[in-house]
Amino acid sequence: MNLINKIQVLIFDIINDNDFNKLSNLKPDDISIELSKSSKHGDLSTNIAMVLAKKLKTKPKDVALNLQKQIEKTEYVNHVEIAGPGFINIFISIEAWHNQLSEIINAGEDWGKSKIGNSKLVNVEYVSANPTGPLHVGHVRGAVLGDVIANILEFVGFKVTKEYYVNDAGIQIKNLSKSLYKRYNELFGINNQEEFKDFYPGSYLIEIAKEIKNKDNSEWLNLPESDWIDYFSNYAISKIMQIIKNDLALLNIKHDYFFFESSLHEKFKIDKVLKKLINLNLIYEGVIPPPKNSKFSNEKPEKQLLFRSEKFGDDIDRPLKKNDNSFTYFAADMAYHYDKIDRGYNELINIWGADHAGYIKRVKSAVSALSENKINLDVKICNLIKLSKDGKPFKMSKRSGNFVTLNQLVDEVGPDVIRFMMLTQKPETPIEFDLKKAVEMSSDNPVFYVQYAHARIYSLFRKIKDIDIDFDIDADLSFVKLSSKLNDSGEISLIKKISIWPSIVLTAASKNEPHKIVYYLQELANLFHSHWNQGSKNTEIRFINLEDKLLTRSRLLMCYAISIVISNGLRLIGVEPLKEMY
RNA sequence: GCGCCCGUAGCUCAGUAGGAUAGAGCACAGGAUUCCUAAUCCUGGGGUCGCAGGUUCGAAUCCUGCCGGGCGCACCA
Repeated sequence: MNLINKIQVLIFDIINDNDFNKLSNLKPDDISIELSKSSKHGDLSTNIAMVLAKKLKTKPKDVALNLQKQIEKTEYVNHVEIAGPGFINIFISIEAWHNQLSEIINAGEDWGKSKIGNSKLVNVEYVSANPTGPLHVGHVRGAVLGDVIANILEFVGFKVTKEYYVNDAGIQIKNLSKSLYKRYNELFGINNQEEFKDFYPGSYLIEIAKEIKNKDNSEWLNLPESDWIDYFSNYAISKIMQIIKNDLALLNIKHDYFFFESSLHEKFKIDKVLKKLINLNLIYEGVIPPPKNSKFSNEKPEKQLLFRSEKFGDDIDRPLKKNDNSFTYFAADMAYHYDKIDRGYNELINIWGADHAGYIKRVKSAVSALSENKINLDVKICNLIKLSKDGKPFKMSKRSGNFVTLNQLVDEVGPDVIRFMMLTQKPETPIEFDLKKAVEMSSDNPVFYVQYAHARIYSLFRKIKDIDIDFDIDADLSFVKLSSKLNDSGEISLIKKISIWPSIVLTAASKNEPHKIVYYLQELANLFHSHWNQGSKNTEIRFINLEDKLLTRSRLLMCYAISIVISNGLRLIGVEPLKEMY
């Protein structure tokens, strides 16, 4: 067990023994233990006394004093001080920190892993872009965010499915098919197709049309729409999904499962959902007011088939069928989420763009209704990427063909830069994005700062091969004894920092906030670079000291532990931990 | 009109289940390399945490109102 955990459990036990917990109902993980910001405040601090005092309506200092005595009895605690309004500052023995190093090295790739997820099934649905064209920069953020959330959840013990919902039904697919057919005709010099405003002008359709021409020649010319529409849409979808998969592969993203909207219609899943809703008495024929401030506001409302989403916290009940008696998109989406529930997931996570925020309540309502309040749906909204070109904002649109593709972007800067960049902001804040700037800035991207720290450590390992130091990171290092001289303040800061890595992972996982990992890695790299450079003035603290081999091996062991944490962190966010720069 | 998100240093942003002196990067000014990689480090200036109230030992963080920006409000997907 790691040190932070040990202390949480220790305090938790004391609280229970004192019956403090009767009113507060805490779990060990709820006890927040932080690295003290100043050495005056010891190594670790907790505000638990103040939290408890509030609930128990007693004085924080009394609670703190009570805890102090008992925490002090523990072997790895040197002493405990009460400060300010009731902070408990814990001073840890240096041996306890040294022990953490062994703990980290023994855990290796598993350092920070946990079983908190309890093998529960989680479905993370992300990207889910319409199969009408290649991915563009607007999709990148959600793609990276979803991927990393999934990685983190897996790391803390959930069984995760990475899923993509393919909207291969509806009007946009018809337009896609017609656009492709138009391109096909053009290849034969025919341009008598009537203009339609939702034409997809991207050049990728010309490529696909050429393929069809090579394969089938003029077979599809001069036929009524009903003869070719399905063939052309199916052809386009399968080709474009291949393009999308390739785009995602450039960012090292691979989904486990692709769910096709069309399968819902084919298997009459929507009717099944309606039946379920009828059984639950959640459907009725009714009238909802038209939206205000819209072109429909003056229309007379008609009776429609409605789902009682208001009962589950939505603002209004939602229609399931259109006037022509076909299903709404929402009806299909309900069926889709019902399918997820059916597949046995304990938790659902959807990653959406901010433009879909208004849709959250109704889908959450649907999941609550269909799972009978058993399954939680967490919708992560990531804000849009505000695009600019040469400093001027511009709007992208697939239909106008005016967009920067993901492909172009990866080509220019590489996957590591993009993945890191997409995570340096929490998802709710909009990112401003200028391709030109992004390319210029990519060489100062903070990802290199973190990778460099990792590479520097490996440069030490290369260096010592030429020196008479017995240290091989591929060998079993658990027997290496640590020198008690491993006590420089920079060293201790580093050891503390890597010791709290498991808590960082848990926080990131519990809130689905990958950017916490990114910020942590930058802080760790900063401590490391800083300590490294101290060595240029103070030769005593350099990692390699030919006079003292035990000390050198201890320091290398510490560096190895640091490299483990950096590499585990980078792996979670899908960035390569480099052993050498360039 | 209604709903959601955002407003913190010149710029881009962390910090928000209330906690100790509000942080980082970029930019700006200066400094460090006979030495384990200078893609690094060190020092410095820079803040009415949008505004105004409230809750309390304590508020950037919670509540209310307002201001400013974004997104959404269709039987479109």
